[in-house]
Amino acid sequence: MARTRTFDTDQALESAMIVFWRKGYDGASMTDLTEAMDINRPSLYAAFGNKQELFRRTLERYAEVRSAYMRPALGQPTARAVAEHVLRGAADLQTDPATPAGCLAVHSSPTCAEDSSQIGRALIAFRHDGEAAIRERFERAQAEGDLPADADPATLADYIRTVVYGMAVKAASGSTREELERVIGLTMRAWPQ
Amino acid sequence: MARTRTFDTDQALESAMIVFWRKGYDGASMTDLTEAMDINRPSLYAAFGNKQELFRRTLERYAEVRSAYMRPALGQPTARAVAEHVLRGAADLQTDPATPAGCLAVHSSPTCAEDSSQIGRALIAFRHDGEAAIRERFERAQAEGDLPADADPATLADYIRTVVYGMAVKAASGSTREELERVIGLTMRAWPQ
DNA sequence: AGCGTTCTGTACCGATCGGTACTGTGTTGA
DNA sequence: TCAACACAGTACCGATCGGTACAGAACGCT
Repeated sequence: MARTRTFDTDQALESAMIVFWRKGYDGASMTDLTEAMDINRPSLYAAFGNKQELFRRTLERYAEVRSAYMRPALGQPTARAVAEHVLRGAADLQTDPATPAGCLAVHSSPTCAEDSSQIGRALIAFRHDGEAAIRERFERAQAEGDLPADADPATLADYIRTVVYGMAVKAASGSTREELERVIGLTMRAWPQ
Repeated sequence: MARTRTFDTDQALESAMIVFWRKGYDGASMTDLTEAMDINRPSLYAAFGNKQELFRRTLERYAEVRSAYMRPALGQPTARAVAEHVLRGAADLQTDPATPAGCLAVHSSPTCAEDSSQIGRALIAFRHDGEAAIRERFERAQAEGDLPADADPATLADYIRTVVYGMAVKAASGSTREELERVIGLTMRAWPQ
């Protein structure tokens, strides 16, 4: 009952995500956010609580929508194909002209491990989740005989994610999709067998 | 003549660097900085101009002092040894318990390429300088026959720096030196020959 | 000694920060 | 038809931001 909301929550979240992505958590002011979301402040606070909570929702959306490439990538038949699809999906996302360069989870907050901020911990948890998904997929690959017995799935997953994060930094510095593709080609030369 | 400065400029810069490193450019307030540097605001402004200029000086010091490992690394006799020393030097720096985890140039500002801020451009220039130094060293290595003719020095340099940046992100998430060492071992498996 | 200069320290500036009280407005259910 | 309710919008809150005016203190030069 009562008056209905005149804006779409998902669309507002999408706009907020772009702002956080481009300016970082600290750099994005509530004025920046409300202008981009095209709603006013009380509406934002009523719908999302506060800035931290809005960012948390934004990060959730990023994981679901922007990191969606991870699902088909993890479904590839071989560990090698998984690695290639993860790297290419990340490079596509990081250089997509429709969104800011780089990765929200890498650039949005400089406050890190030692810091007690909820933002920093949420970002670290987000990255750990991604790493764990790849590691588990590689462990399965090893069990299936798809990876040599002497390979270390955890290290392989760390390696892939390290390149993903590094590409995010390079994309934010202006690297092109083609440059990242060459790095991916070199990265895969380290693959077992 | 006249009254002499009671604090050491280099020491104050070092303290400021730690604050920027840990909190980022936006996250570091002038109060944080003056407290860490143990000077008061007018002294800071008289000595360094303003916050941007202080950060620029801080970045210069980081390049000279913290990135000093690059000089001996680039002086190694083979391209392969150069790559290994760059990676190990970066991993040492990023996990040094005496300084914040990660890399100042990667974490201190989320505002990036498309942004017009001087901070962002200074950081990108800093990273480009590091990449250029490695690329030029690899080009020399190829001219000396130390790298195969079909190898691309620019891509090899991009690859090494990508891993360096990626390790910085992982170090900031809590990765240990040992974990980074395993990633380095895998990284070098992609090396030509 | 006395002066000019350059530092230190307090106290403050306008602007902007994240967050909210309050009034007005549109929609629903009875 | 009208009261109840949840929204939109204005206008504002105290706190903190980067930056500075001004007065007092320490030093070098003559």
